[in-house]
Amino acid sequence: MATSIRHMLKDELQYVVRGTLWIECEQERFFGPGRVELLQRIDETGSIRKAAAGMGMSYKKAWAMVTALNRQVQRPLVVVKVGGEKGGGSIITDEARELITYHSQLRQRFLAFLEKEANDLKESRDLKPK
Amino acid sequence: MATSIRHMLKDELQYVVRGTLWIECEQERFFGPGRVELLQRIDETGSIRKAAAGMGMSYKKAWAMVTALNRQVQRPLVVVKVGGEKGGGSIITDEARELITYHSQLRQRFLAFLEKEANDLKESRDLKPK
DNA sequence: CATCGTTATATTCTTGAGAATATAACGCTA
DNA sequence: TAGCGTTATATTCTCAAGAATATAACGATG
Repeated sequence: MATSIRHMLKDELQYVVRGTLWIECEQERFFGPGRVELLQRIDETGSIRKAAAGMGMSYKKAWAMVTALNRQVQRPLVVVKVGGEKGGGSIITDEARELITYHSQLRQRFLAFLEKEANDLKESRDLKPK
Repeated sequence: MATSIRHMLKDELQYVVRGTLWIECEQERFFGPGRVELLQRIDETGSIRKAAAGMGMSYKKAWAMVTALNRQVQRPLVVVKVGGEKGGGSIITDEARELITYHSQLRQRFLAFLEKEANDLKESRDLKPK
């Protein structure tokens, strides 16, 4: 039988189980919430610069993310065009879209996990033994 | 049917799903891996100072953690003694021990979740739809 | 060939978190 | 009452991550 800690918490305060989740590639960050948002914004705006600005991120950091992402997979997730019409721009590939979908589903499962834990905590139910 | 992203990953690299998890109280950190270790070390050494030093943490930060912890629950988790024999010292309460146990079990469940996700990723199995 | 807005990269500037330091209070012991 | 090692707290110092800034390359377009 698992431990309940409900009795030591303050009734007037709210406790919640939180967490974050990402995919690592060779000990370094590969894909997490920040990169999802960046890819989505590149998709919407067609520009790394606009995407970065839109989420209050420096261009430098966004660029570093893009190069890291492309380095960590077989085929590029972001295709970049320097110069030309409108000065250039960037688009995301179908594989980037797949990755976003995958992450969204993973996140769903994780949120369900967190929600269950927070609920068990609040309800002071006993959890099944490990 | 869930999305598989295995085909876009590099065969020679290793990908793994990672994450971290904590309990929040009123939008601020309440309990996570760092505080577990601090409590355990206080338990072992009988001293906040020694506990902090042992984990390469400044006394100031450790002290902040202790006061925050005690503020966030009904009854103190760390009982502090100023002056006296050996200058004083600190012990953790039974409730602190319960909290550590609870967190350890929570962590077990989380690790199982991560392991399953990493495995599904690697094996390229299709995951059950949300 | 000048213009444009982007990508690409280097360099300087800020700032805030945490380390380091300093100092006092405390209470038992001898 | 002097000494000890701890708790308790304030202040200064350090440093690195990221912001800000600057500048050049790029390539289509008119």
